[in-house]
Amino acid sequence: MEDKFQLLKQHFEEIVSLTDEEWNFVRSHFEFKSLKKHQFLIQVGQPVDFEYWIIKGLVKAYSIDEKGKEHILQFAMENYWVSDHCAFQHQEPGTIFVDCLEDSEFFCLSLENREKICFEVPAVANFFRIKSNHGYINLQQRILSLLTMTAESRYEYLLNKLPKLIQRVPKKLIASYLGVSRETLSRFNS
Amino acid sequence: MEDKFQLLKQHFEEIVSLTDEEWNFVRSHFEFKSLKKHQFLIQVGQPVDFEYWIIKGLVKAYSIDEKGKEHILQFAMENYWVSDHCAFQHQEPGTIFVDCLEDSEFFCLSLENREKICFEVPAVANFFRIKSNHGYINLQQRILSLLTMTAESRYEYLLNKLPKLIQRVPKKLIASYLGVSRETLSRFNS
DNA sequence: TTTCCATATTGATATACATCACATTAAAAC
DNA sequence: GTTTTAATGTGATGTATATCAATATGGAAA
Repeated sequence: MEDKFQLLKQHFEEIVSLTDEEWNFVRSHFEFKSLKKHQFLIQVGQPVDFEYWIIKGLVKAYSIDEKGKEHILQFAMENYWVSDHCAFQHQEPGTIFVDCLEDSEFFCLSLENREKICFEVPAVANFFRIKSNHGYINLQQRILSLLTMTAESRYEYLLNKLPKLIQRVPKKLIASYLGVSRETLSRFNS
Repeated sequence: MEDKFQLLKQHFEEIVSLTDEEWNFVRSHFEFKSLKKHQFLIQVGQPVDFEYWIIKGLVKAYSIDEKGKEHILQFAMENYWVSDHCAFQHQEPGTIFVDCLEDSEFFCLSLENREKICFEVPAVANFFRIKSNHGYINLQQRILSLLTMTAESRYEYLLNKLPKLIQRVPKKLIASYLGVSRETLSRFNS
């Protein structure tokens, strides 16, 4: 477990510096969780008690439409944060599913604990501020790609941007992430 | 000018508390700017020196594709923050345009000043953290709407969510924001 | 190994939406 | 107030992508 916490510490220290005392305070606010492939981290209608930092593994965050079709909002792997941020923030029942594509391990942070460490340790507030800003920028670029690019160029773009991800994820899920049917995706490029 | 700063102060205090001393420190890091309709706040290829808080007015942030077609990333009005966040964050040349749909006024915050007030005043770090988080959640919902909904339901959704905006913005711009042609939009609903 | 279920491919057809062209109306600019 | 420009609406046609259907492939489980 100590080595897992070291990974989390490194993750913080890529962006801000923490004293030993601050780090010990911060780490005491996380819980560990481990799930097998196919198990759910978050489900529609269920409480969303945590934000999760992924130590190891891979998950997908998605919603299901009226026709039963799956739409992938995010893939998240090692070093990524994932949750139903909207439901988490407002402490409401989940609006999306998050489940494991591989056996995975997480550090879990409750809303109460997040606010506690942010207001107690300014560096942590800045860490989350900067992280959140990066996330915002990424989502803006994804929106632009949905508005400006064809499905095929979005696919090429993703192949370049996250080649490792493609190898860990079935193509039908990539299709669902790109907003295209799996049949159409399979007719691209080759 | 004092009344404009009061508006900004209220904006901060909707989320965090600031002592008088903190507020005076914070406000001294903003510059005022005023633009007429059709003038540019940000242009592709130009330096992006600031993030802007809108005191009054309305702007659109958009990119132009190879065919000269405009794709709207964001509308921003009173109380909104706007910039080319990506270029601003990395201090690189602009990648999008932002221009005024109405005469507008702004408070401008440089990257250096933003980091200064965030690291000097923890409440400000928390303010931007929470703001950024809300922005992230909004963008996630927009992505889901692009993935799951038809152009027509995205339009209905927007009509409900931001009715005031629709009245201030020509429909062809709404179309461009929704990712649909103006001709198609004009055939919807009525 | 053999069975089984998820995944991927390929063809035929349907459809939402884009594009082009032109008419109409409303709002700026002079 | 007249002219000019921008915005909107409507028909005809084209195209990217969805959907339906059938088959093929591959990895997991018994």
